Amino acid sequence: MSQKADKHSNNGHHCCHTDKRHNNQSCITLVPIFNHLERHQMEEISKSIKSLSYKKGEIIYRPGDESDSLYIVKSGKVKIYRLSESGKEQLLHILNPGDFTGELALFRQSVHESFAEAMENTNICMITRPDLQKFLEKYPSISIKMLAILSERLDAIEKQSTSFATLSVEKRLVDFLIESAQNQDKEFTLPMSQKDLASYLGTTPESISRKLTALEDEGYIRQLPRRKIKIINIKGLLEKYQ
Amino acid sequence: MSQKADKHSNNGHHCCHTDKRHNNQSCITLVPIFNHLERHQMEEISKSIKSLSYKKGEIIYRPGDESDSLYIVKSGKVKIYRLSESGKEQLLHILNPGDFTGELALFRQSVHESFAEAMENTNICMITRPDLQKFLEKYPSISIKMLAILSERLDAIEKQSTSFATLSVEKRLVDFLIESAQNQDKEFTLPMSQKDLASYLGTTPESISRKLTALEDEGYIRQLPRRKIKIINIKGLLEKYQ
DNA sequence: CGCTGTCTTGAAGCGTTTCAACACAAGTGG
DNA sequence: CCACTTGTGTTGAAACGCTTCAAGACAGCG
Repeated sequence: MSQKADKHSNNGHHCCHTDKRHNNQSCITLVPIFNHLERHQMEEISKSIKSLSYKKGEIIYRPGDESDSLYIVKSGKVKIYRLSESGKEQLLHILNPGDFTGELALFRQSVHESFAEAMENTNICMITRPDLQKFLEKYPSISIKMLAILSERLDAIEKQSTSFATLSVEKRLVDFLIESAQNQDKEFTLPMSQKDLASYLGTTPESISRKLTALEDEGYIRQLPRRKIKIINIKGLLEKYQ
Repeated sequence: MSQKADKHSNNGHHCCHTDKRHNNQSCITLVPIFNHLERHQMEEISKSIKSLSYKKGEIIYRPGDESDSLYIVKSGKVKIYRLSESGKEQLLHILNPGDFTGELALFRQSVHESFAEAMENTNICMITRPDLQKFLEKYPSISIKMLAILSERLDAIEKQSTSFATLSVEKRLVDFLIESAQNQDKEFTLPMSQKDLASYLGTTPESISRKLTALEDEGYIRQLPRRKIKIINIKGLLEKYQ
């Protein structure tokens, strides 16, 4: 907890450097909420976008920070997590290039409620609340795109919430493995440390470790070096839990 | 489980009756996503709205149902819940007049993933996907209103998800009581049965009952007839869990 | 290479669930 | 209006799954 406490307490400001030299247009074409627009519209929006970069481990924002911008991940990886009142950390989701965060504060309030931390060196595009609102009014299709994405995210987190509320740790882990395996191949790399995975699945690193070795002993998976996991018997896994 | 199974299995169709006699305009003025519009715009939208009514216990939609409409609650109460793979039910939220549901299917897909059930006699306004999309494009402010609401909902469920993942049943219950008490007075009525509350908080009715009597024994609350609860010592509750 | 953080494993303890039985309240039909 | 039925809430005892703490192995990074 000690070094965590240091990280989570707000000492000093974001230690990122603005980076105006980046080509903003190349950023915007990556972004689902903008990339359907005409070229000249994208160029117009690009002018309002600021580009920032963060080193691994840097905090992009923390609870209580004033929030007046939408953040879009251009490259790298960002984890969004909350600290519960009891001090336990829960990983909510991981942003990959093209994903955005900060939408809440654009409409309702002006402080963040979670942490955003760069998991590796990361480039972020930022657009301020007034600018974005201007574009939302000017180009309704952006709102509609955002609505679609938020709806989907809502659906995903409702699912996650249900699984926390009703499923055992083992089942949640198996679900996660199966989902990860489908996106990639039957052999895949865990997208995060077991510590983070534990936080994501609402459990402890010890439990994750135990369950993984149990699944290996039962012949369902094999753990390989460098966080690689190979699923040997998907059918068995699916059957084991209906 | 037996009578539940009957309810959840799809036997026959929605047994609601359309009710064109209702004044749609009075409905639309209740709805946050529309009520900022000009009168003539609301009247225009009203023409695309269909009004339905459901009796207590009727299912409005169930997983797998094709979804191509936004549902807005005009009067009554609707509970949205999911069934986990293990068959356990989890209550996601309760819709009160003015709240809406079904947004996901408007953008992404065409089947529902959860149940919507009328908790009492309920009137619903429906607007179909093509109609709503037409209005979203015509009146961008509707999208922006919806974005605001979805952002808020996203925030709320992220919070809920975190609390499932990190807090004890007791703490979740206390949080719920404190929140309920603030909206209303220190004396308030549980907005649902203990069974539903258990499902909402991701636990069992037995645990809820035990925790409530424990809190009563410790002098924090008093349980009164008809699901009324009086909080005697909020300060103590808040201190007990920081 | 050595340090630091991650992963593993064991043993003990705890909170919650489960099952079962009963009390109670609400709603229904005779 | 009472008896009956059905669903909701209560309580106890046992069992279970998970966390916690502690200690050691291992891997990655400066």
